Amino acid sequence: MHMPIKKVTPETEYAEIAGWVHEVRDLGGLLFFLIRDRTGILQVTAPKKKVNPAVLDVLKRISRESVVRIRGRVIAIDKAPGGRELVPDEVEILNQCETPLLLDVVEKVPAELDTRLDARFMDIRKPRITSVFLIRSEVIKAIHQFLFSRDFIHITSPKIVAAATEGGTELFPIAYFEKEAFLSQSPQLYKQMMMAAGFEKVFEIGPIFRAEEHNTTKHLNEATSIDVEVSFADHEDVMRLLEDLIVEVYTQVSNRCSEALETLSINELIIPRTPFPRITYQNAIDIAARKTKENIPFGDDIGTTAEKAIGEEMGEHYFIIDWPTVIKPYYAMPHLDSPELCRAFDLMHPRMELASGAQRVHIHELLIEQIRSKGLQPENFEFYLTPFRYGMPPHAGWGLGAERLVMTMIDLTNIREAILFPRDRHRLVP
RNA sequence: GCCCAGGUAGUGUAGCGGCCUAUCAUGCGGGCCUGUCACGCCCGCGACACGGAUUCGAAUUCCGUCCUGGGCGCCA
Repeated sequence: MHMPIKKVTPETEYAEIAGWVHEVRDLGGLLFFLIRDRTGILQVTAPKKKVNPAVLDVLKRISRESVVRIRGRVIAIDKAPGGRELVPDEVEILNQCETPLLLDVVEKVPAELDTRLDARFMDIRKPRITSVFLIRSEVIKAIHQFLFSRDFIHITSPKIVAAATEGGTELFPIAYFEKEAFLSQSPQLYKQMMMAAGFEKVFEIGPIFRAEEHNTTKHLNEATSIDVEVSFADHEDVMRLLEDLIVEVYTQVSNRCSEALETLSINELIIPRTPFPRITYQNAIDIAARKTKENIPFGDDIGTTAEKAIGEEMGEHYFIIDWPTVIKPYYAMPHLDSPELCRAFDLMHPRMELASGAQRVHIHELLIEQIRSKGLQPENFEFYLTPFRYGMPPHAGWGLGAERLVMTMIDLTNIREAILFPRDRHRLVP
């Protein structure tokens, strides 16, 4: 069996490796190949006069990015990358790669994002891009471990739904036999129903679909949402959970992804410190007014320019709390003493919003009232509202954008870099 | 959806009315080269998004279409 390239050391005597031909250098009497697998790169050196002529014939036919299996002696040599190289005894071309390549995997010549996404499988072969997705995988793993260690139950909610969750965003309609259906914009209603089911602590990591025609570097039409809901908890409880989770994710990535971080030229991943600062919505719009000289009327959402100005002032992760009830969804619990404000919060990175959450309304009558006040019909949410009449505990939760978490952590400029196959206003393939 | 900037070999670019039979790099094909590591050297291959207009002449100006990047809006 072949061994991972990373495991081939100067002490290894004999190795079989399998991978892609990263580079070929023909010096006349000496032939160098760099063979790449997901763990690293190994140099294969063939002195033309010394290797078996049959092996040499095969070697001469190999094009870059072909898939090969090579067996040979490992030689410790300082002149080679990693202090070791392989002298081939047996070479097999498992699949010859066509030329020219769709883009330059070695990155001597850059490729535009659009070109890269068209040939995403090949783009991902670049060690830098592989590193992004190794880190993303570690982020997801760390979240699972963190939440399971705190006794959360993992759930899976339907992605084909009959109605909008909360209004606001546009939905993708789909044909569901003889009925109209939509792709789910959020697991919100389902995770809340699991509170009525008695699960107490649930989480889901899954796709959400938004049919907004936005065209920015931080929006996707299909994104990955990390959703959490907790019974007998309020907004403060789940904010603490969220900041602890962020710190845990950064810590695990820092501990377990040092090579990937190095590949991305991130020398030290700075782990945020808890507690994250909390500022009220009023504070936020005051900061924005001072820095941008433009007033946000109370009750308006915070636009991109204001968001950036506030982020610049804060300079680290922070929460915006005490939002006006009018701009948050109907399921956000109003403050008892000042119902124009609610127990909703947004988790912000200086660059953008990462998560939003709230203590939820668990009182049936209040929920009906709030749904009506948003201009929605309670009749359309019957399946969701019924549990509130039969023992719904108080609860709170949040939704965190996985792509935004990854992109802000490793400083990607475009959210499309943080997902394998982005879906945006114009891209549906691959 | 609005605004701005773009679309030139496989990839990334230069050229912005005649010096264009279109630059350079990388790549690809061929040749030389026994320690490369962005190997080097020689020869060759390969492109003006599409449609219309202006002009003696258009890659270059204008109009339309399609596509891309960025900013904003919407949204998370």
